[in-house]
Amino acid sequence: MKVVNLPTFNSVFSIDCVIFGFDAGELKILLIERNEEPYKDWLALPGYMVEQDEGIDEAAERILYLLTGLRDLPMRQFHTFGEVDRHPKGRVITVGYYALIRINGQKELKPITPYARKAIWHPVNDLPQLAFDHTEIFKSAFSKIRRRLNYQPIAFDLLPEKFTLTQLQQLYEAILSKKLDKRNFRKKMLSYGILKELDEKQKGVSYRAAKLYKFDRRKYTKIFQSELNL
Amino acid sequence: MKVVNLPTFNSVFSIDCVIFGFDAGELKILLIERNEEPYKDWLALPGYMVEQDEGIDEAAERILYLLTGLRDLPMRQFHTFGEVDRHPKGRVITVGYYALIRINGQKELKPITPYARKAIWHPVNDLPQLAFDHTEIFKSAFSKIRRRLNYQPIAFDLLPEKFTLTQLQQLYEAILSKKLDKRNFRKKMLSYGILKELDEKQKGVSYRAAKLYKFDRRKYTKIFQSELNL
DNA sequence: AATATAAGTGTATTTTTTACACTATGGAAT
DNA sequence: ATTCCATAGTGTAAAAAATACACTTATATT
Repeated sequence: MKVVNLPTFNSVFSIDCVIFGFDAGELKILLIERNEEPYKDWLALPGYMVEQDEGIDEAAERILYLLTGLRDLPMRQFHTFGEVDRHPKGRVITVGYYALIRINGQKELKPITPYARKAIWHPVNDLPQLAFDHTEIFKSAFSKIRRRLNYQPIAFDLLPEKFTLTQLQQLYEAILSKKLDKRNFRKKMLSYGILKELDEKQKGVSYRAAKLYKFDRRKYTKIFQSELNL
Repeated sequence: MKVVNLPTFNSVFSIDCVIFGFDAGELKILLIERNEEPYKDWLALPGYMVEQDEGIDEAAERILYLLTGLRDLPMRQFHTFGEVDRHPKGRVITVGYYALIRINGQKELKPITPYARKAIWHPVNDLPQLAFDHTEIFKSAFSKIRRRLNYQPIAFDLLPEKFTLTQLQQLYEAILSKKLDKRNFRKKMLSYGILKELDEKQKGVSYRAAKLYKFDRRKYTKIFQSELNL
């Protein structure tokens, strides 16, 4: 595409991704160790510049893949950060995307470009200082999913395919940072009608094994898509 | 600020504003008549390019002022549109902002730049085709405020300083596109405790005059800010 | 057989939401 | 002054949703 009649700025769009995962009862996000200036050796959100000829949604997918090796995650935009001084080397406006994924279901983390030395899962409760304004971007994403969880059960993507209700509750508690009542939680989750009870139980635990459930994505979509488009 | 070490693209950020107003029982938005190619003479959302040295929130204020003469509106970002082909002349990523304002409390609409021939209020229920992807941007903003209205009483900024409960209800009905029950609506609104009943009544109507109310912004902030930052 | 650990379950209470129809008021018309 | 018209203003019962709360059951380990 030719650019005509528009001013050319020294301007760059970028994408930053906040990828949430859940493991060992802890909520985590995906960080990269930067291998380039500025902020070389710092931890940062996976993020990079948008190419001239790609839409921002595609860019988000490509960038996440290049930096972490993860593909095809359902990412959603949550906010755009456009302070003049947010990047020390120039004017960079960045669009924040988030996704919720299953840590163990994924292939190993392996950056494709040398721009990231490695990618790691890091507990959200113990984040170090991040490069750029990435701490702020993370907080914004976290606040977004917390608010959303209050009216939509969006947490299933973080769990293994088969999970117990207790695991689900622990996940909710991790996101909302508060204790929930076991009986009320179960009642409510089951009332949505989006869980399939399996004929199978948890294995390898030294106490009463819990029933396993599966998330019924079809029913979920039917129930919640109307609210989305409202 | 010097730009160092970052690629220079023929890339532009812009801002588009969806400004909602309410008048004569109808929800309206602010449009401009474009005076420049592309889409010369079309109706469009007030929008323009972000300068190199201004943050996007400031840019939104400046741009709205230049195109419509309105200042100091509390605008909020809602989504960023980054399809490659959304602008016929080049790659332009635009950040959408919205605001809810009082139509009659405002000074007259008067574009400061010749880029807009004039600015007008247009009913949302009868929008013509808009320039660029502005119809889509409008829909996205509308859907945002509708969803938000369901859990936060954000509509007061659209009403005159003193208003009746019926006016408030009509506004809700216009935004949500559905009829509400009068008694339940009043009960709920008053229960928030953010309305001050005045010792004053509606004037100039040929039927029983309704009590006037004022919005109590201090109480509103106290109640709803915690939910925002949650 | 005893122990330890978490799974699983029901009810009563409170709060919130919904459905629903008549009387009161004030200006306009006669 | 009386009537008419249009909207203001009001309460209650029923249903649904949210909350608070404690014991029994199942399984693996000792």
